[in-house]
Amino acid sequence: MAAGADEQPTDRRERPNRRAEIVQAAFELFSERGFRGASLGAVAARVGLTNAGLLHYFSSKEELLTVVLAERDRETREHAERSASEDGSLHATLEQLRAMVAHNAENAGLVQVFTVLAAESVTDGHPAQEFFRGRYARVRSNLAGALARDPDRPLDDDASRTLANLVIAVMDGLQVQWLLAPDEVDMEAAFALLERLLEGASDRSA
Amino acid sequence: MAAGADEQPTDRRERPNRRAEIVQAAFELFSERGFRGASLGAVAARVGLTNAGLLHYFSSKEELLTVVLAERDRETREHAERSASEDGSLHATLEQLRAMVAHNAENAGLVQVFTVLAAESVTDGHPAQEFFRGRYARVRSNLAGALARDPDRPLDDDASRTLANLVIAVMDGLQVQWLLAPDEVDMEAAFALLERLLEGASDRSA
DNA sequence: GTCTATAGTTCGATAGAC
DNA sequence: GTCTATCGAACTATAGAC
Repeated sequence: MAAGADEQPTDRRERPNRRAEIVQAAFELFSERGFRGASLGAVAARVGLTNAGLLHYFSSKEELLTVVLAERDRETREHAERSASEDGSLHATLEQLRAMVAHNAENAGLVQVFTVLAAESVTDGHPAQEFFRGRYARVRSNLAGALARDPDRPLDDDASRTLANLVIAVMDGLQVQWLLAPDEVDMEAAFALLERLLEGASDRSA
Repeated sequence: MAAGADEQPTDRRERPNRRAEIVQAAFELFSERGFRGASLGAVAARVGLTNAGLLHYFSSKEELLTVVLAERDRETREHAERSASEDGSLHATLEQLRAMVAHNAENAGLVQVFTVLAAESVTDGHPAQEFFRGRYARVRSNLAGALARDPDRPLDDDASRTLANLVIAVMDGLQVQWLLAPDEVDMEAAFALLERLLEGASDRSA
């Protein structure tokens, strides 16, 4: 489930440019306008194609969304899951997450596409609903597992799950505030405050 | 700014039903589908009107959104700002917020309309963008003020603002997770964990 | 591989009858 | 106060020429 997922044989390399360009443009437009707010024609125009020209590469708008999400999710996963799995101290896990927060603070487009689409996905019949359900389930489970394995401060399952939900909520919630008011919200500072609270708590009994 | 805001003279009572019904239906549909995903016709149908019939009461879809947001914001504010302002201890403020979290956990529609529209509002040219910017600015400022005034543990401006951003982020971030997986996310439990972390920290030096 | 043309919807909003 | 009718625009997707 977490192993390599390069399914396509080799024809990816035959015409790599167009598909990649389209996915990049779709990423940008879904970020700027959401899925329902971005039109296929706008994506096509951004890569110098017509509506019909784009549909030569992707059979529907929904398929394009699927590819965009899978692509960006893969990159994010490589950037995060790799390291967070093995070295299981609470401190190390939080430091890795803080690095991700810092990285996000320099990539507004990436933050926005996930923030906008995740919230949009809770609406009726949204095509990304299963994607985000699965994504959160996976992230929650991974983080809870890492927290439970902390050698300095083992947590039972329930506590580690609650803590994982809390940490994820902080990251997501900061993003909305930051996207609306980047000058008033310092995501990394707020996350660092959470870290201090958690490491302070682990020094004590509770 | 917080005082009574009943501007309309008396003609509100002449035809109260229709407008209120429409606002209620619009609230539901914006919650279920977002602003861009919900059509005027769908709102109209829900109250037994046609598209044109609805536009007799609201001159545009955007005006309808404005009214829905103002109405719900007023209710939320009455439920929250009233109490959070005076009794300034950290503990009391957090307890009030936790009560709000518990209240939200029983009102999925209310949570969803704000979660979906807030995220949607970060997209280009969204009509609710200024509303949410203002709303967050106000909530941040109120909460930071309350935290700074805590008699047991005064915070400087910077620390109280960062803490306010963190607390708000927790509430918002939990909502997205909860809307997608209500059985796996206990918003009140996660918020209570944050409370324990904060009150633990206030016992120590930091 | 990309286009034009267009089918088939859906939408927001207006005009005007009743 | 609510309707029918309709306009004009935008949208997804298909068919078929080049």
